[in-house]
Amino acid sequence: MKKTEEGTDWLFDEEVSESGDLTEKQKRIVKAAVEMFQEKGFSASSTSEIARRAGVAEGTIFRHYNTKKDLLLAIVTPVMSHLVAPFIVKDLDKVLKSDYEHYEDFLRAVVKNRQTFIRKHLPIVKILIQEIPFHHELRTQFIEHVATDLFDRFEKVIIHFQKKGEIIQIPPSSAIRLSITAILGFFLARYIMVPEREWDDEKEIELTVQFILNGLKQ
Amino acid sequence: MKKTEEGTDWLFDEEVSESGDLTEKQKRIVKAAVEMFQEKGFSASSTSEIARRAGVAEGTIFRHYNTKKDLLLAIVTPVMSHLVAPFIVKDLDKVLKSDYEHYEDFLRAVVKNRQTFIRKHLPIVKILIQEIPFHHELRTQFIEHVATDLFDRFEKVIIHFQKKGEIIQIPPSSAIRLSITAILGFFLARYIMVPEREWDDEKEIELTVQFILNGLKQ
DNA sequence: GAAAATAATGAGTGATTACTCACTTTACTA
DNA sequence: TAGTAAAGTGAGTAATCACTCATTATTTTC
Repeated sequence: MKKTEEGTDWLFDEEVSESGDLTEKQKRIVKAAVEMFQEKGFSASSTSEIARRAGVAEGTIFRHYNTKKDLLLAIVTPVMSHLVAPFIVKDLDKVLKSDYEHYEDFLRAVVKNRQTFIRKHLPIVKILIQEIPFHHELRTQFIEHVATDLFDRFEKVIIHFQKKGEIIQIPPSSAIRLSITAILGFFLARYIMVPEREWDDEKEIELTVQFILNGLKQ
Repeated sequence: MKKTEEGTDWLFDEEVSESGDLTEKQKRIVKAAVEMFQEKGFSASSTSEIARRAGVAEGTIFRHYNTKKDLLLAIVTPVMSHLVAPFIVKDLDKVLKSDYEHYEDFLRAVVKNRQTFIRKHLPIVKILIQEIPFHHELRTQFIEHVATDLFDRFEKVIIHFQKKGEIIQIPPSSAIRLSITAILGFFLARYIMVPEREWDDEKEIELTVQFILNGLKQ
C-alpha cells in the first residue's frame, strides 16, 4: 500500500498546494480528475468515472468536496493565483533597485520563470484556460489578478524603462499587451499548439526576447 | 410569420454557410445552439433546452442533425475553413506579383481582412476555439488547414521579403510565429479578454504592425 | 484499549440526458 | 386536387447524471 505515486509530484508541490493535509485517496481523486478534465473537459467528465479511475467509491469524492464544481475549483484556483501573481513582485523590486539594468534582463527573467512554472503545472493551466469562460468565480478572480497584480506592476516597469529611453513612447497598456502576447504566443505554440515538435527552447526564447526589444525600441 | 430575424445575419452569410437550403426552424435551432454553446459550452448544453430556446420540438433537431455533435460540426466547420484558409491565397498572389511592395502592406491587409471576418463570426470562432481540444475531427482539420494553407503560404511570403532584405534572417517558422502571435494577441485582447474596453482600433492595429516590422527588421 | 472522530463505502435517489419513433402537418408536383 | 415527400411533433426510452445517507472501516485521542 506504500506504492509511490508516479508523475504526480507537480500536483503536490509545496509552492502551490500544500497537500500535506490531503488523504492518500484524496490525492488519487485529484489526479484522476485532472486527467479527465483535460481529456474530456469539466462538463463531460462524470464523477462516477473519476471515482472509477481513482479506484475509490463515488461517495468518497463528495466526502471531501461538496460538489463536482468544488473539486474543479480546489484544483484550479491555487494554480491561478500563482500563475499570474507572485513572480513579478520580486522582479519588480529588482527593476526599481536597478538589479535589472535593462528591460532585456527583466524580460528574460520573466520568461524563464514562467516557463518553469507552466512546465510544472501544464495540465492544470490547460484546464484553467478551458474553464475560465464558464465559471463566474474563475473569471472575476482571474481578471482581478491580472488587473491588480500583473498589469499595475508591469506598468511601473514599462514606465521605468520608458524614462530610461529603452522603450518607445507608446501607451504602457499597449507596450504591455505587445510584450505579453509575444511571450504568451511562444508558450502557446511551444506547449499547446505544437508540443510534439522538437524545440530549441533557448534559441526561441532568445528570438522572442529580441523581437520584443526591437519592436519596442525608440 | 415574416418576422425578420435580428442579429443572425452573420450566421447566414453567403461567404461561409450557404443557408439558402436551411428551413426556418433549422435556422432557429442553429441560432439557439450557438447561443447556448457559447454560454455554457457544448457538453453542458442540452438538446432539450436548445429546442426550448428555438421554440421547436426536440425531435426536430434530430430530424436535421443525427447527433448533437453533428449539430456542433455543422455550425463550426464551415467557419473554420474560412477562418484560416482563403484570404491568404489572393494576398499571396499580390505579394508575388509585387502588388504588395513591402511586408508592411501585406501585414496590414491581413490584419484588416481577418478583423472583419472575426468580427462577423465571433461567437462561432469562440465555440471553435473552445471545442477544438475535445473533438478529434476538429483538431486534425484545423492542423491541416494551418499547416498546408496558412503556414506554407505564409512561409513563401516571409522568404520573399527576407530576400528583399526587409526581414531579418531567422527561421521562417519563427518569423511566422512571431508575426501571427502578435496579431492573434491583438484579437485576443480586443475581442475576448477585454472587449468591454473602448478600443481605438486603427491606432492599436498601427502599433501592432509597427511592432512586428521593427521586431523583424534587419 | 475504549471512546470519539474521521474516512470510506456503495446501493439508492429523482432528475436529466441524447436520442427514437409512430404519427400529424405542411409543401410540392403532376 | 389527389398523391407523395419532406418537415415537424412530443411522448417515451434506457442510460447516465450529481449527489445522499445509513452503515462499516480506520485513525486519533486520552
